[in-house]
Amino acid sequence: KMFENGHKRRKIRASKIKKITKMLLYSSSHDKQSLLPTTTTPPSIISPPLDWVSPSQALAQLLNKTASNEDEVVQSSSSPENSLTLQEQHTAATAAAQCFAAALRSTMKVPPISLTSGPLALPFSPELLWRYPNPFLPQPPPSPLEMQLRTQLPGGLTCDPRSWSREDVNLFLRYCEREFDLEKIDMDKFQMNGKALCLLNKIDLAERCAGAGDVIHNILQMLIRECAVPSSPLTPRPPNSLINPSSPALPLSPHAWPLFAPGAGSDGFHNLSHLISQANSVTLSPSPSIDSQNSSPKLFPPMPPSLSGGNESSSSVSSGGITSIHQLYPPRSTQNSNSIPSAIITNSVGGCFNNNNNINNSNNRSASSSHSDSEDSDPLRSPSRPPRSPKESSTSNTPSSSTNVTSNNNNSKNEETPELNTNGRLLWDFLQQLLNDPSQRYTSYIAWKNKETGIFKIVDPAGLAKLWGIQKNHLSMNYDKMSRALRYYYRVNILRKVQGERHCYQFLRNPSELKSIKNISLLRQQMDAQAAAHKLAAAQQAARQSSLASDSPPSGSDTPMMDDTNSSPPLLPIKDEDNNQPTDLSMDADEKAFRQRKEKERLLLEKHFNSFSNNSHESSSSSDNRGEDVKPAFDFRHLLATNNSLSSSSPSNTSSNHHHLHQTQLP
DNA sequence: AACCCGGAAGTAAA
DNA sequence: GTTTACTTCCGGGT
Repeated sequence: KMFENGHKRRKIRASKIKKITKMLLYSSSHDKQSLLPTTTTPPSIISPPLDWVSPSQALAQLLNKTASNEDEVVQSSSSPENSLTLQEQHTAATAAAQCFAAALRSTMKVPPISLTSGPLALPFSPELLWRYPNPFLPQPPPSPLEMQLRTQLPGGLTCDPRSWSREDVNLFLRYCEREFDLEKIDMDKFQMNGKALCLLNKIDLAERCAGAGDVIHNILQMLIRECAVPSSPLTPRPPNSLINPSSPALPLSPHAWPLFAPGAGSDGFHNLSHLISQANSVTLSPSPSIDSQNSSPKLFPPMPPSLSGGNESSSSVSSGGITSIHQLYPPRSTQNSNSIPSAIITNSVGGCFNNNNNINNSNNRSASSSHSDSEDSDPLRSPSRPPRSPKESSTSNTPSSSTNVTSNNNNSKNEETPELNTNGRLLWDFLQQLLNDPSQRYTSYIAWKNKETGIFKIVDPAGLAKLWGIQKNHLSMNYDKMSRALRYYYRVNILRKVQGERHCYQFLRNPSELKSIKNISLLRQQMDAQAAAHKLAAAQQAARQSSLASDSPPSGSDTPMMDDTNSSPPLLPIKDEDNNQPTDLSMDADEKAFRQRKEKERLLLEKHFNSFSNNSHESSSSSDNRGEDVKPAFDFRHLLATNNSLSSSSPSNTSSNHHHLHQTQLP
């Protein structure tokens, strides 16, 4: 394709060279004897049509060219400034050759690329690496949850469950019951000592206590494993130390850890997710989380965001993670040390764990847990919560953690709720979380301009993009790429551009809606189909009119109506209200009609979702929206919980919202 | 120069 | 193997 377009693109760019290199490497590694077409002469790059015999030969020729007849290589470049310098080309080619040679030597599919002899200059702190599975790290630090468990066991209980007496077992079960909001456990069925308890498998436990067996089993496994691990929980090895001693490790309190833990599974580290059992296993917290963002802030009232920074203690572990990111993208606006922009990043899921997490801080914990129950459960999970140490969560992911103490328990229903919980894995969710950070730590990256209407501004495009890149582990992310992703949201009406204002976008759907849309692409397909139909209709209409034109002046057609539905422009709230029209500057009648149509559909869809989800309750946003009131109600309050918790954020509201979500999911 | 737009192709996960 | 939700590139417009 590139070659085909050669006539159009005359500039030899670094990216092209890269592509070619990639292509060559790919073909070589696949060793398919694939021969590049000898017939088609690539117009550029390698000027004299070299006979592409095999990738290796081609490369060899390329090298020869660059070395001997460099002029030809650059030949087609019309704008020197955009083209590679001879030196660069040569370097690139040489590098490619090295890779290639390496690939040939070893049958490796992925040739080791070592272009530079020295250490690679990473654009980010090496500490970041520790967020991702690193084969070089001897062993991941123990999961926070485990540590918590270990340290939080009711007094008298030794860490090895196998050594517990019958009373100890009772004590432990009671503890679990309380701590994880498990269903009532019938102690009569557990008249045994620790050893016996440990011998029970999941099924056995489930038989004895339906709702909690899973959780108990996981906890036990965790404890057992913990016992096997000599290392002191309190001083988990800071990952960074392993990697980059130079980086200043921020002191972190072990407490920080917990918050994330389980979350690990979630997003930020999808890579690790496999370590965690999926759905079923997942959450410690009472309910499976439904949606990420929801507020849960209240849950963690006690822990001020700052905590990470503040508390120090030994465990640098968590800090390690945090710090790194933090260092990279310190929340400027915010004051506190809390590092963590990443919080969002990772956290999410963590929510589930929250309860546990908090364990450390008993204070908090109690609050949280209790409260969790009261609410529909969701709260906990809410990712939003403690932004604290996102990374930590990652860390947590240690396999062990995976144990997942599942907690489905609470609600049996949820069981394995498929993760609706995107936890920041999806861009819109990520943005929402940053925007709704209870402590407003990311306002220097992104902030609401008008929360009610969903309009926000990206204050620091580059910084935000970097955060997003970290979140997705695409370290080369930049605003250009991220904004492309945002643009994809236009067509599904999740976002739209606020015209005329740089870096300003508007959410067209509130979070709960988004959450309830299980599959965006489905939505897109619908919209596309409808759009196509409309377009067709519009075209027909236009044709009709044109035919009529002779008789009567065109005119009125500005807003062509569709056949099936009389579009009533007024339907579109958003449109009316603002001046910010959907991005398009130039819209002809057709397009206008089309847009209106689309909007209308959007509304219908919303309605649909709403009705789908709310059984009855007055539900917040959606119902509001419906009102004639023009503005769509973007109610993100539930996401904010913490902040306002004091004042306005009506808990009830929040809870209802959760409820609502919950129901939605069930079906 | 920095955005913004959207097509096209690629990709890691699910 | 397919789908999803981007990611990466890019030419073109504002």
